[in-house]
This record gives sequence, C-alpha cells and structure tokens, in this order.
Amino acid sequence: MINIDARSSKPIFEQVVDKIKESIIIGGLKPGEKMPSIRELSKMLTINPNTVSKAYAELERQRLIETISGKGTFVSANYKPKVDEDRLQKLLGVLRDAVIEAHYMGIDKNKITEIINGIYNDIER
Amino acid sequence: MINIDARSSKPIFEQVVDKIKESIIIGGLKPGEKMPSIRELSKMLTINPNTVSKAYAELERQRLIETISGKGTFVSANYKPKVDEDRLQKLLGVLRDAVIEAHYMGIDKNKITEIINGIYNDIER
Amino acid sequence: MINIDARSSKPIFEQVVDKIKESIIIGGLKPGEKMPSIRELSKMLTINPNTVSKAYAELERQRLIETISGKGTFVSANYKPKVDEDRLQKLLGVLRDAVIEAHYMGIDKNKITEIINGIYNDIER
Amino acid sequence: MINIDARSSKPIFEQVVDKIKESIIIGGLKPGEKMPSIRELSKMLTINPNTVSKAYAELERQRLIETISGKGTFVSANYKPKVDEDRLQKLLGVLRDAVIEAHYMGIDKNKITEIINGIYNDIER
DNA sequence: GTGGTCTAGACCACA
DNA sequence: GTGGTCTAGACCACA
Repeated sequence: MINIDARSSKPIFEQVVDKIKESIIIGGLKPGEKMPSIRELSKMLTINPNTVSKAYAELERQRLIETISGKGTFVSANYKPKVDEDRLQKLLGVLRDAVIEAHYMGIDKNKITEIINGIYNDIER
Repeated sequence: MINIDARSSKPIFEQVVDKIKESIIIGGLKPGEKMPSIRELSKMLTINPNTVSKAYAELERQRLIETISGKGTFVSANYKPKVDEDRLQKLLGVLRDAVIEAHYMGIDKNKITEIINGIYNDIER
Repeated sequence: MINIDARSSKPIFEQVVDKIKESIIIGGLKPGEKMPSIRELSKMLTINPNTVSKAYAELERQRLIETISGKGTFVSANYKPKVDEDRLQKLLGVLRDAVIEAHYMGIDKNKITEIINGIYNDIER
Repeated sequence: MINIDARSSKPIFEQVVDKIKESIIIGGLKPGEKMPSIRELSKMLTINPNTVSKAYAELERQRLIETISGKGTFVSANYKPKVDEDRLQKLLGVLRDAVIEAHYMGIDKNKITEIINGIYNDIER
C-alpha cells in the first residue's frame, strides 16, 4: 500500500514514484500487471490526478511502466538496468551524505551495515 | 576545500552545511578551531553572504559550531551525538530509497557494501 | 506484414494508416488489389475493429483506397498525388524538427543524407 | 522569436521546446545566456506559466538548459550530443514516415534533398 | 474509461 | 524575482 506523508519535504509526486518503485521490487506490483489508473490512484491517495500523472510520467521516463493508449498503464515486462553516469554520481553523493549524517547521530559503520542488511532483508525474499 | 555546484538541485546553503560537516569529520576543520567569517567564506565561495549565514545558522542549530559574540564562530569542542527520532527516520528513508535506486541501476547488495566501505575509507583515517 | 506497437505513442490507427501507405509504395499491396476486410485485419493485428475502421476511413479520405459497397475495399487504381498546402507545410515542419533533433544527437547533414538515401533504397526498387 | 500555433496538433509545450532548440542552433540563444524567466516567457507567448515550466523541464532533462536555484535558467554552456538508441530509432521512423508522406504528395527524392538542403541553409551560417 | 494537455490560481523555498 | 509543486477543473483523442 502507498501512504503519502503530506508533511514530508519530499514532494508528493516523488513519494509516489518511490513507493511504486519499491512495490515493484517487493513484488506487490508484478511485471506486465496493470497499474491503477491515474484517476483511481488519485482517489485512493486523495491527491490531485495531475500529481499522479506527473509521477507516472517520471516512471515511464525511467522505463519502469508503459502506457498503452486508451487502455491504461502497465508495469514494464522487460526492464533493463541502466548505468547512467549522472544517476550513479547522484547515488554516491546521497550515500556519502547519509554516512556523514549518521556519524553525527552516533551511528557508526557497523550500525550502517546492519541497517543496509535490514533493508535488503525487508525488500528481497 | 569547499566547492559549490550552482547547477545542482541541492540548495547552495545545504551544500555548504554538508561540506563543512564533512570537513569536520575528515579533520580539515578541528574542534575548537575558528571558522572563516561569513563575509570571508562568502567571498571564497563567491556566493551570497545571506546564504552562508543560513548555513551557519543551521550548523549552529545542530550544535556543530558555536558563535561567541565579538570573537567569531568556532567548531564545537564538545559535540555530542544526538539520536533525534525524526532525523533517524529520515536517514532510514534516505538509505532505503538509495538501495531501491541502486537496484534499478543494477547495483546489488555487494556493490552497495563496497561503496559504503569506500566512503568510510575516504572519510576516516 | 504489418506489425503494431501498442506501447508506441503513435496511435494505433495511425500506425495502421502509415504501414498500409508503406505497403502500397513497396508493392506489397498493388493498385486495384482487394484489401483485407476490417474484421479480417482486426483479427490479424489483434486490435479493435473500430480502430481498423478509423484507419480505413482516413485512407479513403486520402483517396488511397476505395470502398465499393457490397464488394469490399480496394487499393485505388488511379491515385493522383495532391499537393495540399497544409500537408506540405506540415511536412516541412516535420523535416525541420527532424533535422534539429538530429543535430542534438550529433547527426550532421551528411549522415542525414545517408539516412534519407537508405530509406529510398529500402522503399523503392 | 517564438510564435505559437494554437491550432496545431503539436502540444504547446512541445512547440516551445522545439522553437527553443531551434533558437539555440541558429544562435538567437547563446550558450551560457540567460533564458527568459518562466513568467516572462509565459507573458510573451500569452500561455500559462505551467506550460512554459513543462517545456523548460523537458529542455533541462535533455541538458540543453540548466536551472540555477533562485537565479533563473540558462542555456547550457557545454552541451554534449547524446546517441540514445531509442531517440535514434524514433528519428529514423519520423524520417521514414516523412518520405512516405512526401511520395504521396508527388515529392520525389530530388525534391526531398532540396528541402533538406534548404533547411540546413536556413539553420547553419 | 484511459492518459495527455492546458489554464487559473495559490503557496513555498531559495538566493 | 526565480523555479517547483500542487490543486481544481476542463477539454480532448484514443480504444
């Protein structure tokens, strides 16, 4: 289930994008499966259809979902990982900042490793 | 040295905050050491003094630096890690999103662990 | 043979129109030849009959095919090129946009000329 | 100058994108130069700011322009052509369709070559 | 029913 | 002043 945190500084459309990406990994949404329509999802999340539309557009750009004209939106059946250099640099930056942030919270390397392991346990089966 | 990327989507004041936090960990800035004044740093980075001011305010809020009126700003000599629940949750969220993002780039758990190790090697001595 | 890409942003009926126009040029469909019925073609392509109907209507409007009531639909035997001003302007616009797009992909005039030649080799005999 | 054709089937935001791409090639907009702000351009074209915003977002995605937080949007100083396979296939498809369309308008290979030459004369100096 | 586009209007953080 | 996000509401082509 997708739950939106309106107080978060992360934009709503981005929360939707991230939650859907997570759902696909966890298996809640399966390759080829039909996504809820923009109108349906906007009602489920009580957010504006335009916001869902923006999230879907971003997911389509990343090739995670595909739109079939007049029929709806579907989880891509054949996603291929892409090694975009810019995205990689951004990821490295985010991880670096996270490690620094953790340090000032008293979280050391061992605890970070534990956390990462926990995330993988949570996501993979 | 601090280098700012004006084209980044990360706000400049946040870049300054993060770079200074990194400097303190790496040891470029030492506990008790005097920080450059707002005017000095704004000239060094060719950014607006208000932006530096905002960064310093944030660092002070986090107790990483201290301003002694009439004397200047100093790296805190006795920083104590704080485990604010909100900050912790945010960190967990960032790491989770990073792992998901990595997954779609074809970066698996082993590579993430390598990357984390690399960051610690880079930061700690 | 006609292959339809449901994921394409080009509407299916337009794909059908374009493929048939191409078939006629290449010679797969000859002047005077009987076209498959709407129902037949819709089954062959596994698309909605309404969609084929729309495509046929467009082709008939362009005088490329003719329906003889009770007998079926036929490739026009005596097509005469028309230089509709609107269509010409549209074509010029499309070509201009294509050249601009090519430019930003690092494709120069010589390569464009090669590509155009390749298309004519592919289409004409 | 950018002029919008409201009756065109090409979406307004796409017309803006294409016109700006053309302007950059022709030299009306130079690398590093400041773009009109979203509000300014929306007034100039008498279209909604959101529409301009969408166009700018697309141009930024294509790395043709860059946003500097709080300062505005600028033409990228160091654009590097990208050879995205999907974009290339789309370009080939567009050119193929254009050639077919031209054929039915009585425009042959020689005339197409003339037209292409004309476009390059118009665009390059 | 489906997604795509557009307008009008508002709010916000950043510099 | 600048761009980014979001809502409300409308219209449209496609299947």
